[in-house]
Amino acid sequence: MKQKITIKTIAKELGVSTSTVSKALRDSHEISIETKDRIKAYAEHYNYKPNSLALQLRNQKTKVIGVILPKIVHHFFSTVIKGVEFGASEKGYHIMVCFSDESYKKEVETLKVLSNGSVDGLIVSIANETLENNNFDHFKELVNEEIPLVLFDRVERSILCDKIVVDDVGAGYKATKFLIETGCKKIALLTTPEHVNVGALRREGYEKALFENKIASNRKLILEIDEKINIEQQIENIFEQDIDAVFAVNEIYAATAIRIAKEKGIKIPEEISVIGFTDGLISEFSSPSITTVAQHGFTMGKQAVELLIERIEQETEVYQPKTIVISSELKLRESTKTE
Amino acid sequence: MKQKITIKTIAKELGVSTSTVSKALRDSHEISIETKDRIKAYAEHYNYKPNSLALQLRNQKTKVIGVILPKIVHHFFSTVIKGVEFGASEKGYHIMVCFSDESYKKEVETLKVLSNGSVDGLIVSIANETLENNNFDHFKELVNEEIPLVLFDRVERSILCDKIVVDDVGAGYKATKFLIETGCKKIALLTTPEHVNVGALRREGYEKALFENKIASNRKLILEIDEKINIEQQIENIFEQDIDAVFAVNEIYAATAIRIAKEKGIKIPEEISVIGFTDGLISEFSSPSITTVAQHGFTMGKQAVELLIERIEQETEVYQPKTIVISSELKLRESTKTE
DNA sequence: TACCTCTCCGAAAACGTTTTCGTGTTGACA
DNA sequence: TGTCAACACGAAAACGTTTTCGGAGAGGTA
Repeated sequence: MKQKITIKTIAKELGVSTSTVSKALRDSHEISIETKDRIKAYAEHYNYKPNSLALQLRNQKTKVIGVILPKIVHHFFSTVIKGVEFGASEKGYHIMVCFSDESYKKEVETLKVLSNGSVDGLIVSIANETLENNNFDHFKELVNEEIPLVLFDRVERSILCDKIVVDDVGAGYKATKFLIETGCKKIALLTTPEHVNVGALRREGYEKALFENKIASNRKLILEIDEKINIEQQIENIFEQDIDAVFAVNEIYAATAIRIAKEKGIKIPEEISVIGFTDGLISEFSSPSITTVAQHGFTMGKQAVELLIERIEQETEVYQPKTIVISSELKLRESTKTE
Repeated sequence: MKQKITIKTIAKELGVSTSTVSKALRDSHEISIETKDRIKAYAEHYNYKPNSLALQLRNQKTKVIGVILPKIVHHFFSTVIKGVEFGASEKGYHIMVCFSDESYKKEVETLKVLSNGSVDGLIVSIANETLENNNFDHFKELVNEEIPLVLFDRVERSILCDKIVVDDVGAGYKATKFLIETGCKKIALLTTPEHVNVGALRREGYEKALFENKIASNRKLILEIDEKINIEQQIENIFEQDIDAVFAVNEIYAATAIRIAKEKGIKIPEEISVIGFTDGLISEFSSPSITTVAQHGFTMGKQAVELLIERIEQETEVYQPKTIVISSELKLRESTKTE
């Protein structure tokens, strides 16, 4: 790379000290108009840009926020990133994006390298493997070092930090209740294994709605999908049961269920209603288009980064970790009956 | 944030100099075993992490790569990011992701802040507005400053830097040829306005295939879609023409065409074949699923970052800008006839 | 003449590292 | 006893900024 022009070079060329150059460029009253003009003209001409590393080192802050996601090729997470970037750039911050690929090991490593001073704070959604392992020491250490941290979506209670979550219980409840209100009684649930806590919470809402409507929860209608093996086959099994609705905790499961139903000649929504989660493009372009619980990823990302920056910039030492709950909403489309 | 432990504090606590601490931690032979052990034990115990900013300033490199994308909530671009991150982390680099939101102004600003030393190099896909304006001075200035730059997908010939592109002409040709071979003769093209060069290139391939097969290109069958106004309405117009196939330059257009066709009771692929671009989830989960030109975003991202790092780390001054062409392939699904 | 007050600028420290060079101590050897 | 090498460590510079403090010179006032 070309030799960068620095304050030093300007100082040398113009026969003044670096302090004078620095002050002149910041328009200090200590410097005479003529000197300022000379220096500014020179800087302009040679396209001087202050070295951000030097500034970061001196100011002890980077104006960078680290974001660690389990994955990126995913509508919800990419929407969150968009929200984070939007909120960050509004406040003059940049984002550094890394991925854990759902791996515990990679999450630990990434957390370590990002906490060495290259970012002012972190926004993280926990990897699946970590949730399975149930080992959150790496996060606790971070909290211990008092590095600002905001968890979102996939969070963990025992980590004492700010959190942004979807109202998963409420969402599960809302979706299930809607199905019941439109006449469904035998509602299958396509969910994740227990350790993925958002899945568990959505299930809780599902059960709550059933209970309130005096419908017995049937273990056979609940399918915990193991993503390590063929998803289609697992979902196909649910159609062996006598069902009139499917509630899936993400849009892939919902779209797959619809495809299988269509193959079997089952009419949607006449014979079976389907509701998914995550309001992505699949739900929009699938046919029939899918009624979903919209998660407001953009809002989550924006709120997360705003909370984080507030934490970074506040001076006071004592603080209570906050948890912000983003309410979700049902987006009605063609895969459910109208009331 | 808590007071970080530095080499200085260790030195003071242990009554040695900072040089000794630094050398001990790097296991230098200049330091006696006992001193090394003392220092290492202390560092370990207090969880010392070298400050990366200081290192970056000293080494004059950040090990960070800036990535500027027009948008993120988009299958192709998020796949590219994944590829970039993969390639980067393999070589010990991190990525800083920013968005231009297709805006010229934001692109210029982002380019400016990232080129102040916070990244070692840049990977960019040009914003639509910039392509319209036809103003690439901000990129040329970057090249002038000899900041390593790799453009991908949406590139511009006059910028002298490395580039990674899809074989857009070939892809358009391949798709069109396939349609012709499966018996289609009246092939509509859903594309973007001329200034988006990838659209223009795909069209070139389309026309080439028509020409080779002695089919006259019909201006009425080519629809340049203006994304600023209602897309569905525009696409609907194409069905006024007598057509037996649709070739769309992205998957949204293709999925929309299919939806409209279905509404009109047109059978796919029996009456009309459809091919899209970008092999995303929509194509996979749409019904019928859509035959697409797969762009290999992951490969593009990975190649881009590898090329960039090569450029960053090579010492020699002279170099010829390279252009790598990633070949695309047709992924056959249900929306086209079998031969 | 002595003193004071501006105006304008430079020296130096600080941020946290690494690295080059120098130096004091020890022991071996002639 | 004098010389030399090996060993173990420290001082200082460098990366590029900002900021505090001090000071030289000019001009005014008593």
